[in-house]
Amino acid sequence: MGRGRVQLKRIENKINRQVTFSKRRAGLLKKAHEISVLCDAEVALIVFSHKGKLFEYATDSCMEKILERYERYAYAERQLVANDSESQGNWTIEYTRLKAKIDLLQRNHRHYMGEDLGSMSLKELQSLEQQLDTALKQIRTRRNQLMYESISELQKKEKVIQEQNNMLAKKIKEKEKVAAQHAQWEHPNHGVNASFLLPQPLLNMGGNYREEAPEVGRNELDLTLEPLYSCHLGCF
Amino acid sequence: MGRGRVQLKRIENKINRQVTFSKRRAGLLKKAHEISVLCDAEVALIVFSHKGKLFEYATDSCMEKILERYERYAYAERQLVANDSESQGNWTIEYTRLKAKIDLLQRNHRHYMGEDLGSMSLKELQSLEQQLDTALKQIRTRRNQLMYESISELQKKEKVIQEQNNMLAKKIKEKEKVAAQHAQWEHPNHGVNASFLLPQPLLNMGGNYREEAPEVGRNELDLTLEPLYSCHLGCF
DNA sequence: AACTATTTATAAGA
DNA sequence: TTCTTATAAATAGTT
Repeated sequence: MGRGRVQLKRIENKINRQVTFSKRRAGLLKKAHEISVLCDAEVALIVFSHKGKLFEYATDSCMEKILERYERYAYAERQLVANDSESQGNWTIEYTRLKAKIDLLQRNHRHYMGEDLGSMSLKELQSLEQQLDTALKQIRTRRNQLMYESISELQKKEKVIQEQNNMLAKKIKEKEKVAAQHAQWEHPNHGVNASFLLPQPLLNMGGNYREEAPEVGRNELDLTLEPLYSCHLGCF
Repeated sequence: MGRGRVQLKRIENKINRQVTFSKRRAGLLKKAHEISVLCDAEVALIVFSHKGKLFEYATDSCMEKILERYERYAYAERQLVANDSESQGNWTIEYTRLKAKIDLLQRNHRHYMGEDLGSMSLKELQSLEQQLDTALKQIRTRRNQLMYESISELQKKEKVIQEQNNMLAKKIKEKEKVAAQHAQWEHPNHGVNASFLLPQPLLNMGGNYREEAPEVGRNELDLTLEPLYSCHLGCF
């Protein structure tokens, strides 16, 4: 649906991917809502963007209810695989057991949050400390990895842009030279003034990236409008 | 999309609704898959038909992982709502709910252990790191406090015992003196042997503390039962 | 964010 | 259900 056929593979251009994600996400949520209303179905849709942002739709805004229903289904299926003893077992016992497990996990969690330490022995504290220390190291390693990846991606981009920049500067110098020659041939007295045509703003582009092809195209066209262009840039 | 414009309301004709459901369901699943691949997003889609039949799609066929991630997001909010209205519900639902809660806690716990970090975004990782760091500081503070308490208690005990020790030593010296005098008076040759009465173990206790009241009580009582009691301990 | 040329999805009919 | 087809919708690339 659109001007080109779409390949079912990851869109590598980041901007493009982000835009497509926005559009298709809206479409998907809309369609989820439509089938829900038209066909009286119960729909839950969860979408995490590449960056980890959450988007969701749920019939009647009741995500939990639907997820619970889903869990019940999935659970029932799992029962077929690993069945028997549980179904006849007393629910009350099972309930108590689960409750106890939750209590334990929550107490544990509080300890991992540095809360409720009063009841812990020195030995327990030391063990907990060591475990958290290890975890923290792993988390930092993972975080650093992510950041390094991000940095090297940026560096790659910078390099490409710098190259573009150099190329453009070279092109302009050549044009300038040609222009100077023409001027000398036709109006020998004004040739020296041609140097003002060198577009200063361009020299900054490497460190001041404002992206994409249309911009580059404009720079090429602007050669004759230089004074105006400088003024225009000043307004940003 | 089709031969007529569509009204966003329940399709009353049953056959029609069923057909539309079939078609739109296929479309929805397809689009969910597409956005997942094209935009590198994580998508979970759950659809229950009007009759209760389940259809689902999940990126990488890993529904549970995505639902877990979702639960992690929604956790804090849900805690406030679904907290105390627990008791009246159906046992099966309750059971499923508890199961889900346990899953969530365990997942959380794995993150606190530095495991399963692959699914976390940079932002999430940073938040987790900060939380662990805070927790670790609290734990270390508490541990230090306990150690200081323990040390000062030991020092107090050491002091008391040292005083007892000194007192006993003094008493023995006095007795020795008296005995020597008596010996000189009655059996002048045996007076020097009385020194074996000085209780050697006591001299070490300050630096070799093995703690607590019952233990101390035993030391006092055991003087006459020593051999038997040692044998008994060996059986544990 | 708005605009279109196209592709897709799908409602109705067979 | 499935196929076909006319048409509505969605959306990719562009401005």
